[in-house]
Amino acid sequence: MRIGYACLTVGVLETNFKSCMVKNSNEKKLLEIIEYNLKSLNNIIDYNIENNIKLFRISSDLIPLGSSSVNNIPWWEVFSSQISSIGSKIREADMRVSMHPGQYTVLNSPNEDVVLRAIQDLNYHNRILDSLGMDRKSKIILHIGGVYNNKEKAIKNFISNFQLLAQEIKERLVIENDHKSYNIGEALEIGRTLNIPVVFDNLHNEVLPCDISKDDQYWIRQCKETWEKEDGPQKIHYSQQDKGKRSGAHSNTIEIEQFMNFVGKIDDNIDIMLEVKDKNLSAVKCINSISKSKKIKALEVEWSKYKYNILEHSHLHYNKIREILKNKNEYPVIEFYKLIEEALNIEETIGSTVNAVLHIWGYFKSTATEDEKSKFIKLLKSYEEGKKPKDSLKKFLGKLAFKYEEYYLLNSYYFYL
DNA sequence: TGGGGTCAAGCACGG
DNA sequence: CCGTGCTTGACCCCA
Repeated sequence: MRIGYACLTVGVLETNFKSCMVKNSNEKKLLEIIEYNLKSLNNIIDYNIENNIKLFRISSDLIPLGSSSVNNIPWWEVFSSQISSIGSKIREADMRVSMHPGQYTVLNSPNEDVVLRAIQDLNYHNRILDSLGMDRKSKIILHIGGVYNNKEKAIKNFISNFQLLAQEIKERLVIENDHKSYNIGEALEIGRTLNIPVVFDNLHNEVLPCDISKDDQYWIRQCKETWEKEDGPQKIHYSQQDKGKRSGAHSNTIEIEQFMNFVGKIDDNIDIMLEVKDKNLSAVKCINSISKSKKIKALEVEWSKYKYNILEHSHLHYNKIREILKNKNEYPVIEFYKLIEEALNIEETIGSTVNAVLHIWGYFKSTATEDEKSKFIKLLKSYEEGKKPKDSLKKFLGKLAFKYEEYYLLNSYYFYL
């Protein structure tokens, strides 16, 4: 079982992507952004390897305006050495990468131009995976598209337009149920017809069920049959509902107890792509939680990254977690993450925020310049008086962390959660 | 016509 | 000049 996350990281340095608007684009700018983004991807892959993350979705924004004719740079040739070196790392690590065009890539549209652009977009995605040297187990996951007042016809359109794709793209393509138009039963029907795999998305199925008498495990078993040996292990998407938001909205983090309950009921030979706001943080959480061999060291590393966030929310939880990490022979992973989740759900107070801020300030108070000291005191005072938001204080500290190269802080989640 | 989804770019403001 | 906060872009379907 591999567990992974999509596209972006939280709290990992130099892994962001740049983009550019059509009206400002030129060759020089595009080349700069491509080079920058490839470096970021390289750093993400390094991070994944260090953290034993073996499943990852590559962002469609890797190449700016990648499927548009505005960008006619043969980037796969210009940057072939950078790309193939990233590809080698991925293969050596036995990492599985995939891609997922968004809701605007619509293969079954009655509008010919839209279909043409969808094909171009799929070519673009395929080119990335190809130039990385990935085999057909690296999938491109696509939604089925629109309904156009006639679902039967729309499905037929999807099936016939699929035939317009190049063979290697047909071999990579995977379809997924969505939360608006096509439920898992319909996705399965199309998948069986075209003989392509189907990804089951649990939250989409919750929002747009096919048959409420069937549980997730049933649909996962059904989808399993669409995955052939050459496609690699079955993949599913897993996410949890953000309770404060509209139905279908992804939660900030994967609640570990709910996840363990889910994972306990499914086959071990399944790859799970998490769709969640805190990205790699939840991936690491889930990987640590299903690990059978992990040592407490893994939790200590996690603790070093979370601790100032926990302090910011709840001193009580801060102490509790320190307590459960004392016994070096145990591995209280679920309890650990439950306490983290609980603490982060507690609304921070001005007092608890200031407490954490002062801990962070401790890194700088002897080295900061007089200017920085007075600015800090001023900022802290206006925060306490409710005149400035917490973020401006944290941003200021973040800049100091950069300037004074406090990597312990920069690699923690304090500035990102 | 605007919502839906997402992030970073771009812009307009304030000090 | 800086930092902050709001709007726009890129994409298409659907009510």
